[in-house]
Amino acid sequence: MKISTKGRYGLTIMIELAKNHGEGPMSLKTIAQANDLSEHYLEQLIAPLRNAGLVKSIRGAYGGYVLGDEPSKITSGDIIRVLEGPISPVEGIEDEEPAKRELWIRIRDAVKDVLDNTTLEDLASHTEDGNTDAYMFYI
Amino acid sequence: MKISTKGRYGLTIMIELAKNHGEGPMSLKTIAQANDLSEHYLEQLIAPLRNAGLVKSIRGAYGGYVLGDEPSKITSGDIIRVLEGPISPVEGIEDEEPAKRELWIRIRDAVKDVLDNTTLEDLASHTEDGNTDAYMFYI
DNA sequence: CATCACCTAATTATTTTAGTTGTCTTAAAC
DNA sequence: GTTTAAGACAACTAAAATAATTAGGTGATG
Repeated sequence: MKISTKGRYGLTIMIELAKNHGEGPMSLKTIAQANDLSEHYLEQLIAPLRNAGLVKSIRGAYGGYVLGDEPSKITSGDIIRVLEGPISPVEGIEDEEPAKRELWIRIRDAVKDVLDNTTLEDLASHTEDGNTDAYMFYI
Repeated sequence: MKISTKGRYGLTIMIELAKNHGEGPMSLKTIAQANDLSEHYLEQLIAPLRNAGLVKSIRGAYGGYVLGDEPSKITSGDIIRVLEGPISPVEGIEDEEPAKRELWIRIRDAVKDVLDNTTLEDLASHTEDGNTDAYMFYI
């Protein structure tokens, strides 16, 4: 029941781009260094994001990546689905017997609801310093 | 974002025991054959369930396993937590930066809510034939 | 006292994860 | 017009997790 580094690092990339939105392209090198991640590994992750239109690439010197759309239009579900595959706790949910299928569907829909209703705009705003109030309730 | 065979088969065992509740012990052999699973593998899964008190074992001829409590008192969360570990989309949720932490917590709480509010009684009742209505809405 | 069932531990095959290595292409800047 | 920063593409690999398999017990009931 874990999300792998694909989804986690992919989200990191997209949050960085969201924070930089409107200020020109941002290179993977910058993002990799700021987050202490392998640039080559991030390249593998950004390829499917580019194919899905979630980011646009600008080649050449001083190039980099920009978001494919407004931060408010891109959800965490868009990103996770591209990098982790379908949001379902089991493969082939239809093949399961009714009792278990019912549970998997409830889980899938609960997660889907969170992912599809959390935008990059929501997430990027959580990084700006002091407003720790928002998540104080949860811990 | 998947649940492994541990959690899935563990749930299968528990649902079978729930359906058999009040009718004496049920052997792993019976459960394994009915679900076309390896008996030896199920033995590995039922050990932690027994240690957690979710099932009781009755040794000897015509022995087997019975639920450790009423089906209405055992939740899918009890079972999944024992076999899959803590319900959290990432390890070390506290170490994540605020933006992502917020998302992981929302997911965790959503899944937790489903798992802790779905009892074996709920699940076992879904196997009895025709009432496909309940999950018709979802597919 | 044989059977049937539970108990424990070691080993193995497969898959997934998390990268690494290397080469090539593009395009802006100088 | 060539340097150089940056993306594109492909193949390979080490380590860990997953999913079993195999083997050899122990205990209680009929």
